[in-house]
Amino acid sequence: MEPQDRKQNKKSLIIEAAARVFANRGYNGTLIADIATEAGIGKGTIYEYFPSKVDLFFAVFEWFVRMTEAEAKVSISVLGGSASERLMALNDALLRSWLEMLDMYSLVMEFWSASASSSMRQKFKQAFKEGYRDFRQIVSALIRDGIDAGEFQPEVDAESVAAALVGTWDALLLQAWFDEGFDPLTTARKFMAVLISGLVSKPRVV
Amino acid sequence: MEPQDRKQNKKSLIIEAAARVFANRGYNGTLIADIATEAGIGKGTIYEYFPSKVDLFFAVFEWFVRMTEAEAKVSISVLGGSASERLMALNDALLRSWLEMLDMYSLVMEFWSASASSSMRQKFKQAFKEGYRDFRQIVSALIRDGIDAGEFQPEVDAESVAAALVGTWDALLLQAWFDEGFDPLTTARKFMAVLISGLVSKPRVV
Amino acid sequence: MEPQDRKQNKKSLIIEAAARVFANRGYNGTLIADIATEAGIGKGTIYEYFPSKVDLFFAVFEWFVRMTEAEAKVSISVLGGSASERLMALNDALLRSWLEMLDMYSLVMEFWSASASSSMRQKFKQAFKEGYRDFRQIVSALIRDGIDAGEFQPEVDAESVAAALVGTWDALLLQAWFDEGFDPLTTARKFMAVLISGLVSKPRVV
Amino acid sequence: MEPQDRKQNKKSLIIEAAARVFANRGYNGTLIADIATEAGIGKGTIYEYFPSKVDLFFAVFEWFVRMTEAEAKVSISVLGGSASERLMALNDALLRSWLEMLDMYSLVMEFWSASASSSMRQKFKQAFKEGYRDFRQIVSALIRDGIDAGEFQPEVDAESVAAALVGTWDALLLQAWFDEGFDPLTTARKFMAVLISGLVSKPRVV
DNA sequence: CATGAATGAGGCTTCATTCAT
DNA sequence: GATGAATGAAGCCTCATTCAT
Repeated sequence: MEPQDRKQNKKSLIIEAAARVFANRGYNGTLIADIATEAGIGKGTIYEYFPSKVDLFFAVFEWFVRMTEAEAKVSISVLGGSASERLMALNDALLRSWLEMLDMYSLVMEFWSASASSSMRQKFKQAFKEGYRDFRQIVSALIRDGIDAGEFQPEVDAESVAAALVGTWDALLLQAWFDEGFDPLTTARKFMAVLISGLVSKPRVV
Repeated sequence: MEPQDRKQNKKSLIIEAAARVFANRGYNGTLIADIATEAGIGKGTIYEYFPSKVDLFFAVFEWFVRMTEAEAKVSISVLGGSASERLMALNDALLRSWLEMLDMYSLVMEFWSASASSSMRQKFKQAFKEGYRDFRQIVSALIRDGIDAGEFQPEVDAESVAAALVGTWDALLLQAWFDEGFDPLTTARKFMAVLISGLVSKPRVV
Repeated sequence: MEPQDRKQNKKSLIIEAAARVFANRGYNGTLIADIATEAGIGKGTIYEYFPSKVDLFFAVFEWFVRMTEAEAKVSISVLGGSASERLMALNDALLRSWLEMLDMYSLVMEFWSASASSSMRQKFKQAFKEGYRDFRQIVSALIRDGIDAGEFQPEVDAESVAAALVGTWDALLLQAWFDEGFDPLTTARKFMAVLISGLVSKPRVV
Repeated sequence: MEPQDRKQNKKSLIIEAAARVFANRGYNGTLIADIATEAGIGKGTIYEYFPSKVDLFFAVFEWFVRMTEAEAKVSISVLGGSASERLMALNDALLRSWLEMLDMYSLVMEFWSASASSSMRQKFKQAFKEGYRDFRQIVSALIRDGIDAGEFQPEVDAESVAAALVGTWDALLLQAWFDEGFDPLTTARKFMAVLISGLVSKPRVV
């Protein structure tokens, strides 16, 4: 193996160990020593790869974003059928993949909290802003497809529905995280049925 | 004024000062000294009213929940008209009242983060679980009213739509917090138009 | 006692404890904990009075400079007699007062070393430069008095002799610090006899 | 080249690289890694030649002493003329050779500081003590020559004047190091004129 | 021989909490 | 009651040294 690769592997090893510990104990509850132990390496070694605790935390964030983005893209790429079907399929794929790692969901909360007040708030805020924007665009493109195909009503504001939808998925997972008895997948499917019905039928002005 | 009341007033003074500082600097970025300064009192005095920093933080949480619940209840109590109109009015009232205190939104993130990893995670998680459940019930009651009145389709799953809707509001505010250019109120209104249209028309099975 | 005074007293207490420990173990060999123990206070207390270890070290430096300057001024103020007598008396007074605190001499070396490479090198260098300049001026004024009074030869360069003399005293103490058997006072007196003789008699051009 | 020599060359390479880095950053500010980089070798290699950082530092000290002693001896060996002339020539030669490497002067301060507090203080102190003694003897021999030749007054205490003179040179360089505007050579020459005049004329008892 | 990745003891600094005034 | 000076446990990070390659 090339030394470059070896270095990358170790970096990943540390990031993934850190992700697990941060998810369990939160940023401030996590000791560098805990991460080292989890990674099976020495405390000092972490500093060979990351200049500081916050930097490692941000690296975990970037890794997490890359990972979930990759999954989202995979979900979308395999979609076929009508716009309604694709929307529902996306709903299912996203929730399922997130539910598989619900124990990592607390990481998301740590990231939110970091954007609110950590010393790296600007970096985090920026990344979240861009992440949400990208995701909104993917979903709104899907909805516009439906409008263009005559499947959805032309009065529908694709951007707004996309923004709300993206948020809804996020927030359903949040509720699931708080409440073990809450079933976000079923809830989302029933909600999507209503929403898609609204997309298809002419919206009424209230 | 009774001594009891005086004590309560000081407690509130501290809680509100703490809320402002926690909102700006986050839980871990906040020093007890900062709160004392903000409240215009001595550091030691805080310990006369709260046994520890986490306890004060939890008191801020409880105050925040009480405050927002009160606002939500006020919003709902004044609603009149059709179910659709009441839903849209609730949407407007909620978002407007939250937007007025968007600078406090980071507090919500701190609370989420605390439920993920603080030493009081169970208390926070429990409170969030109950808060979400209560709010879902209020909204689902409203939707059921619409179904019962024949305004909304009987196939609609009121619980699921309510859960999703509650999440959508949360998440739109979150996006607004990240992105100054994002207008959650307009977005929400356009989204609600579609959703209400779905509630009214017969949902299609995908 | 006024709180201001109390604060100053504690500061002095810490500075003097620090001076002793720095003198014994050097800057890097000294732990903040050592200083706290020597001062009979808690480790954290030091940080109530000084923002960091270097700052405390610099405060010790300033204290040391003030202290030795004060002694030098006292020495000079009490001088009387001819310029030669005053020069010799200054020699005696300075060496005697320094010999009394020869165990503190290692502090001077720490200060030199700090000016050579610490993060505060500029502050130290500047202070040394000014300290030497002030002292040279005092001594050269004394020599100029001798010249003006016709006691010393007019060809004498008062500035140069002063600069050398100031250095000589410094360096004799240094040698004494290295070599317990070296008697700087006697050495200096015998040297001064020769130098004063040179000041009095017409200098030969070599 | 013999392997012995090759080893010696590398040792010298490391010592001289270390001297430059120690001079710039001080003992404690210097990382072994810095020295390795300066020497263009790997960090581990240094430990093939020196058992520890202090040992390397002491090796630098010994190298420095050898180097400056060699220069001093060269200076003295070429002297001719009267004792006064030789003294003045020695003054010039020493100051000139030191001024050429004034940027290394901070090393001397590091050595002083090390004798005050490092773990090798005894070794350093001993070496300094001997170094000063040797140098004093060289200078006092020169002065005794002048006395024996009838050029200097017999009452002169050669040892004392030598000790002071050695110190003066040290201290003038120190002042030059602190103050870029200070000219130690001119200062020293003017001072020497007075001193030599004192050596030649009968000293007055003060 | 040479290397540099890995290590962990050690030290500075922070800050919630205490308690004498 | 109110205060803020004092405290020391705790944690991040540094860096001399080791050792497998």
